[in-house]
Amino acid sequence: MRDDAVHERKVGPLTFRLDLSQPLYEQILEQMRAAIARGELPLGEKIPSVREMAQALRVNPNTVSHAYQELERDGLTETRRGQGTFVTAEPARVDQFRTAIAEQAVNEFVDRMQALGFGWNDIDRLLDERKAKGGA
Amino acid sequence: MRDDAVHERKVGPLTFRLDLSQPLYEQILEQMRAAIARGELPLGEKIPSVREMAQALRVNPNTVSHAYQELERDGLTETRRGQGTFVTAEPARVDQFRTAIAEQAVNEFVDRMQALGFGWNDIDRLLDERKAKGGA
DNA sequence: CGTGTGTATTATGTGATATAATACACATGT
DNA sequence: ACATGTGTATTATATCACATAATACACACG
Repeated sequence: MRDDAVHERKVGPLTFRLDLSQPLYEQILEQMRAAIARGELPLGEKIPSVREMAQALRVNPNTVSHAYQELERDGLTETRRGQGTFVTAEPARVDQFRTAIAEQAVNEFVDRMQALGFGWNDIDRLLDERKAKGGA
Repeated sequence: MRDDAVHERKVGPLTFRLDLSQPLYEQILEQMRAAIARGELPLGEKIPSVREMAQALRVNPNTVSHAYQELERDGLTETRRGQGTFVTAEPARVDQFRTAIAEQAVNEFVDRMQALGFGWNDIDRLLDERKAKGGA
């Protein structure tokens, strides 16, 4: 288990977990994507400003901006100069995005397991074990 | 889909896929781990020498050495000066290692899916879809 | 006009990664 | 003894991604 000084910080309705095992902007990006995918940030919602987010996360504004620009490239948000960044992806689009991410996660997971020599039976078994232990 | 010039090179019985999306030594390390986990390199087997591997993969010997040292830290191999690097982990130990990696993969996968708001039903469904499409 | 937006620019610093060129320590076979 | 093949260590260099800092700019709104 890697701990590496995990920082948990809240900004508005969101909670971010940051550590040093990955680029900061990627962690912010991924957690923003997940928040939108979950529907936690609905259509039209204004997400925290770059400077506000930067201050809350104790991070440089440039770093937050980097993440936000990737969000826009994803087609999830839209930027309006002088106003802020808003979620503009419609629910159907968001769900499509969410599914795409999920399928990629599935593929990476299955490929990884098969590289270790596990078949479907083993995968199902290990998942059941996790199901028995873990939450949700 | 990321292509990024994937190089596939063979060395002895093994085949390596290298690209530039990750550190080279990590890719070598992970694929060596998988080969051992699969039982493709049995107990006592001498793995290719640092220089041989470096030449085959078109990579600096230091890079290969880095990967090999991590393998030894994993307790999978043992180094004998003047002789080479050998697989010294017994089958039971290898299997324990394989399971540990697999469980970590499962945990990361499940956590990621749950972060996207998917429950067990969704996970099972997406896995079934992949099962229908993909190989093995 | 003042304030709050996102963005751009320039500079600096750090760390991981990879390469190159050598040299060393050790085992083995001849 | 020697040559050869092992892993390893050292030193140097180079590159790149990442993050920060300090400013400045363009725009919207009240």
